[in-house]
Amino acid sequence: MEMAGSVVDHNAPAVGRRERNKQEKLARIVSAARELFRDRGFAETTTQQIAEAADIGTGTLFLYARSKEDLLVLVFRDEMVETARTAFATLRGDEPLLDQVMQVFTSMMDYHQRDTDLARILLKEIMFPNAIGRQADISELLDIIFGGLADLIARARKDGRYAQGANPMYVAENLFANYYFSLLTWLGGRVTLEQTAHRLRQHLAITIGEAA
Amino acid sequence: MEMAGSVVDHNAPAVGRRERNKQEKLARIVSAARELFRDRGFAETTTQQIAEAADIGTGTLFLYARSKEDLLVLVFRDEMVETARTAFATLRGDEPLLDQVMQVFTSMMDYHQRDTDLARILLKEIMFPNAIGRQADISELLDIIFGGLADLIARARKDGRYAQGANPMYVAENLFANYYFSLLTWLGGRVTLEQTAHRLRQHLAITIGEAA
DNA sequence: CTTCATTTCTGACTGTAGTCAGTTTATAGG
DNA sequence: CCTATAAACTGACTACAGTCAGAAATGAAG
Repeated sequence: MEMAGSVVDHNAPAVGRRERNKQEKLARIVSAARELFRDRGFAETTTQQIAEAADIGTGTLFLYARSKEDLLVLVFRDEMVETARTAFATLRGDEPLLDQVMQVFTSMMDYHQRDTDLARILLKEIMFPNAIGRQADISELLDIIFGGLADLIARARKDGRYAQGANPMYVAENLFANYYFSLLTWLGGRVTLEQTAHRLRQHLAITIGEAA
Repeated sequence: MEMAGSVVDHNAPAVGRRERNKQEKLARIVSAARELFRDRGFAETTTQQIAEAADIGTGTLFLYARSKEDLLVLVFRDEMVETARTAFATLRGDEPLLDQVMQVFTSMMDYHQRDTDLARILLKEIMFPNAIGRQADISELLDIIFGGLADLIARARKDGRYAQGANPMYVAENLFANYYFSLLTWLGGRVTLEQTAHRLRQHLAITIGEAA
């Protein structure tokens, strides 16, 4: 017998076999779903296939995600959060506000570029959670984006790189609204990513109040 | 025998029994679906019930709408078009641009206020048509809104009520993006219509570049 | 009227998301 | 160890959107 047990107990005292099993199952589910969604697409993947790949019963899947759509969000939420964080973190501090905001948004669009079909459904579900109550939680992602934008705005104003006097949070929301709208038209087909990015810049310039 | 036939032939020469039957069926479908959706809600209404109420076979329904969601759009599209038209038509010409735009958007939100559950699904489907190709056609509605807004902007600029120099179409899109985002947060729950309208005004003011 | 081709309709059928009554597994108390 | 309670799991089942092979209706041509 080794002493590892007591160390583990100290780090996570309330975690028994039950909790560990749940975490492992969740990991298997997310992993299986990610692979299948990426490989075959959302509509073409059945919840049965996911359950089988994760080696659980059909019903068990819905203890971890309320619906197939929730599952999609569950799978890609963390990647999106990471993308947003990185986008803000890699920003230089002294550029024009418009350039900074565009860098953030294009980073996030580049991420979605990988699989626009999944992005489409993901974006739909993120903003229209079908269960009005609890859902795969998205608030973290929105907090990062709104907070990050508001922060950029506040700092730009301090540095004299932005002259408008409006509430930074309102400006952040306005910018995001334009970003989201651009995503819609992009993922709706018809226009390329480059066209979308160019047009988004025009929109953001209007909000920020400077030349594009 | 009366001469009515020739008159009808002049007004609609290519319309035979076949076309008339189709129009009547479509009317019955839309009418039945509207009543059921309003009465019981979208999720609680089955396509079987709609088909039965419209006195057609199950399969026939999907010759007129590709999906249940398409049917919802088909049913309420005309009302929304009418709401948008009226909103623009009843505007006075000499008010500040911000007030005019707010009047248009609040009119449309008042319409959705009647049934926010339907509005939720409707808004989702309008911007995320699930068939990438053809769908219940929404372009008329968007044309009215974008065209109307761009027109307001151009006229306000002519009258000296709006000083910014940006492309009116881009400004119109920016305003609409903010309106759509407001709808999302409103229909997502948590906030009242009044709160949403107030916040929307702040957002629009930033875009237009004037005090709220 | 009688073909014949074309359009429209139909409902039995299929595939799948999501449920739930019953079962298994984990934990706590003795 | 044993027992009791609760939590987690399961897969047969249900309900429903959407399909499709065949039937019916329409119109055209003779």
